[in-house]
Amino acid sequence: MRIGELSRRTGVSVPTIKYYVREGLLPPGELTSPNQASYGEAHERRLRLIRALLDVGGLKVAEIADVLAAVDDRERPLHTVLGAAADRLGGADAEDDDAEAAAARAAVADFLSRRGWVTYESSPAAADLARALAAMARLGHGAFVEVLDDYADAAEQVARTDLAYVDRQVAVEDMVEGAVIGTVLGEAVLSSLRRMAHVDASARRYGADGPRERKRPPHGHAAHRE
Amino acid sequence: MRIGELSRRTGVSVPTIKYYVREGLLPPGELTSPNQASYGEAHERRLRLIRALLDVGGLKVAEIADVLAAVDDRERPLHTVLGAAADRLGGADAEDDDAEAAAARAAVADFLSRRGWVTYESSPAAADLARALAAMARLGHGAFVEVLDDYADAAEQVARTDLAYVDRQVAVEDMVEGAVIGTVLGEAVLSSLRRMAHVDASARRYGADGPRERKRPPHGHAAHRE
DNA sequence: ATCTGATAGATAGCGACACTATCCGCTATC
DNA sequence: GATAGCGGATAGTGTCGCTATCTATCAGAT
Repeated sequence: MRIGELSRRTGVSVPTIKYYVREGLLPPGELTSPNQASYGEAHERRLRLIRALLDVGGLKVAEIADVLAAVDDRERPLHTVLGAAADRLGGADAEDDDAEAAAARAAVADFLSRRGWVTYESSPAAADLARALAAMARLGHGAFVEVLDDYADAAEQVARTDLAYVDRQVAVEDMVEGAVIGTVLGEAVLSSLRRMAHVDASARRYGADGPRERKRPPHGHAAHRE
Repeated sequence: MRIGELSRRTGVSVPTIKYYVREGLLPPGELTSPNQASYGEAHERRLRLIRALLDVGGLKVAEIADVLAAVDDRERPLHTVLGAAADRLGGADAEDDDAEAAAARAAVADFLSRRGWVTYESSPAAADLARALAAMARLGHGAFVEVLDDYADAAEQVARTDLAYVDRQVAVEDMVEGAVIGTVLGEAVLSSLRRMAHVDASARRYGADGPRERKRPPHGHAAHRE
């Protein structure tokens, strides 16, 4: 298959495919002559994975390169690949380091030891949790830590579900990719479900009338006020 | 309080505060003379909320303007404000519309009616769910729909927790803001917890040795390969 | 044999986004 | 009355994910 067909089959433009190759997300096609290369099904599959991680998972191009390098590393234990993927899902890196931040980190450390979770305390996920709790504390919602365990129960349930799902995979190479897909896309699934459950529960509780909120405008990014 | 003190107390630079005012995120200070304005505690609180929605929630500036306009609208029923906030949390808008997308939308519609969730089928959350499921199907993980109900159970549990938490709020104006905070920051909390639970469960199952993954580099966005 | 259209590879540019820098004339305060 | 800070405005910056354009070159139809 040449690049044009790869483009047609995946809906990704030819210049974009070239860009992904340049950025190391996609291996180059096999050169059959100085300016002709052929691409196989692996390329097609990889390209779809890239688009999923990008569009649905919200990962950055450089992060996808990291994750895919981990996926392709045959030496690597499965659970560290999963960690590599999970570590790319959080927010920004820097944040001011005030009293709330320190208290939140302490709360997270306490929570982790209480739960007995096997996790390194300085992992990006733990840092994200601390950042979120610190932000809540700054907004007068320090009491949110009290519901952490309810959240954690739900998180554990989802993690068990995911693991069982990944275990279905027969081949090990499918397991690695499946774990990444489950980690990243599962996040999007859970997030959308939570939002819908939220709206459902809130509508039942506070208002019986249908939604008043306008659907998103046809195309543009929301620039209106409502 | 003048703008300099507001800046010092929140850690947001003066030009950035001015930028937020220009973009309609923050009401302007009350002018005491043609070029002096005074800011109050409400401004400080609002500014912290803006930073939380931006840094932790990952909302865009224009989206935050929408959400805050909804929060400030006294006429608006609480649950529609919550919907407005939830609707800003998803992914992009456009996507190619192939067979997988259609099947995913049908699966979502089926799922919603089965669950009996009060939600409009064309809501951004439902669209996000359909997009995630379509991406999974394209990657050969169409079977993921089979675990949707497990995910939904967890989502419902979280939604119940959130609602109970918001209900603690005594004043109604605090409820509105609390609901937004809970919706947006709760997402970050749940996401980080899921990632940690994931790593924990996977480490217990597949590898007993500690994490091999390097922590994030001190500052830069991940540009390394590992 | 030649013409058309696709291809590899390289470089430069674009649009969205969240700021950031600079300037102006004014003002509070020491 | 000097100096630091202020409100308001405009232009510029850095990052990100592409996109446009260019130069050869090559495959396949005519």
